[in-house]
Amino acid sequence: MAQDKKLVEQITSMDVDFAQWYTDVVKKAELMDYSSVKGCMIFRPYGYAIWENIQRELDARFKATGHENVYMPMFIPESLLQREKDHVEGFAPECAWVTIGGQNELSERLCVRPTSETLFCEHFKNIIHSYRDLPKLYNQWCSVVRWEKTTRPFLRTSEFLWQEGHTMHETAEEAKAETLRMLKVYEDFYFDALAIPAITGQKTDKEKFAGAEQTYTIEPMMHNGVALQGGTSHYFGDGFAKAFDITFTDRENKVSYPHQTSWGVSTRMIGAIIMCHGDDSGLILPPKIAPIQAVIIPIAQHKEGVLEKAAELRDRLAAKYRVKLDDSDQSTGWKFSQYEMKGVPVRIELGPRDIENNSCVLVSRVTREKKVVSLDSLESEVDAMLAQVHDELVARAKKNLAAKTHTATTLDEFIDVDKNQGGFIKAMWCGDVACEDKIKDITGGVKSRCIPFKEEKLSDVCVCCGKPAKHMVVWGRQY
RNA sequence: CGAGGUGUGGCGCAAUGGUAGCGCGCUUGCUUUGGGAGCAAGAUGCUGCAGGUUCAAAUCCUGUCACUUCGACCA
Repeated sequence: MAQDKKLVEQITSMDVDFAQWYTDVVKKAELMDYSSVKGCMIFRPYGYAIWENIQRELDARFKATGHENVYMPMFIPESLLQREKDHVEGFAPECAWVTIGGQNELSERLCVRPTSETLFCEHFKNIIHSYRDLPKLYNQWCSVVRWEKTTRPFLRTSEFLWQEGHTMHETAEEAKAETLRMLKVYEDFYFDALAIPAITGQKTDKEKFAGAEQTYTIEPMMHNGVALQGGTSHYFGDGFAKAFDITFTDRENKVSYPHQTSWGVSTRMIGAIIMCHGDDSGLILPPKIAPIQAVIIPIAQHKEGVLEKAAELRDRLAAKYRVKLDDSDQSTGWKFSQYEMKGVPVRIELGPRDIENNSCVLVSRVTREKKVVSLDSLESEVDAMLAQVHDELVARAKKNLAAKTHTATTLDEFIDVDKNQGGFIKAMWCGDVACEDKIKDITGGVKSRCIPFKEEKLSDVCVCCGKPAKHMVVWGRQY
């Protein structure tokens, strides 16, 4: 116990204050730093490396589904932003504007992109003329700016890094299929790469994207039961196409409007990783995106042969893993704690005793279990432990999701569950936005997360108004 | 955007009108090294910023900026 206490002295316990725990972890793991620009953060090397790994994994999945990367300008002329009415109403309140270029006031002010639908549309108008030009499957990696009033590292910042996919299709069916396909790509990525199980489904009209006909979402749950909108995929129909006058000649030689989608995930995912997997000792990174998958800690490194052997191990493992040898003169205990805070999945201890026995010690970040293994079978043992860490993270997250998902059939029950248990609440809904407003009002913040793809019939009537229910909705509080 | 709180070395804090200090961290050296090591010697401050009151301001007053808590807002 005394030992445990020592380990965590720099990180606030998540049970004591989850928000403070989050901030502590983000700082101690050296993911980011604050900058002098309000609401903007600095990605430090370790934090940026996580993003690079996420990018590489996701980008491969986008390419595998036929998408190409492009890059659009970061400025949007005001007149362009205003073409689509719902869209501009949704984003105008949080736009940053450039009004001066060099020494002169601009004749038209430029919005720093909060999202790039309008820019893509302007371009699509120029390049889409025939059904032969479709589909257009584009993606862009960039940063966007939204002037948020309350910011938190990774979860909500004024500028954030993301990818935005923008596609154009001949038919509504094809576009709808694309919308769902990309949500599935996100879902698989969350599960396979981030070890995060999540609920997927459709947003209600109240919560959907400004200008979209339908918005689909992936909603992972954080360790404390709070939801995070983890990614969205939108079906636009031909609304933007009409607003931007994008037409093509179809197979029947008629002028048609193409059907459009967009989809995005952001560096907010890093926040999800932290809050889904972390513990009181700090971060725990899923092996597939961990910048360091295994760290080698030499024991008694001043003794002859230790560092040489450790370097040999590093070179050997580097062929297969992202591996680091810490041969700094920090104490051994300090190193142990340091890499636990940084969430390195596997620690490899190598000391004089091990070298004598042709072995080393593997330690799992999740369980802290120590395992003495022969150097002859090191790769297979590391493989096994990395896989084990991934599986344990998935199992833990699944368990948490199940344990913190509740049902309610009456409003009183709903309020009681929210107040005393928190987490996700499954409840029936009549389809009326008035009930969403009322629930948000009465609970002080609970909103519909989504209408899940996997609906259940909990009762015949809306949990709020008692009128016939149309859907089951997953409700919850969010970051 | 509304109400509260906080700004002092890199970080955490002390100093309630009278010469700015402590812990951690940092630097150097030696001893250590299987769970955040020990000893010794060092370095680091226009007290967030701008005004004002006073013989004298980290301290009191005004403004401003930033951070933070709770609300509102947040595809």
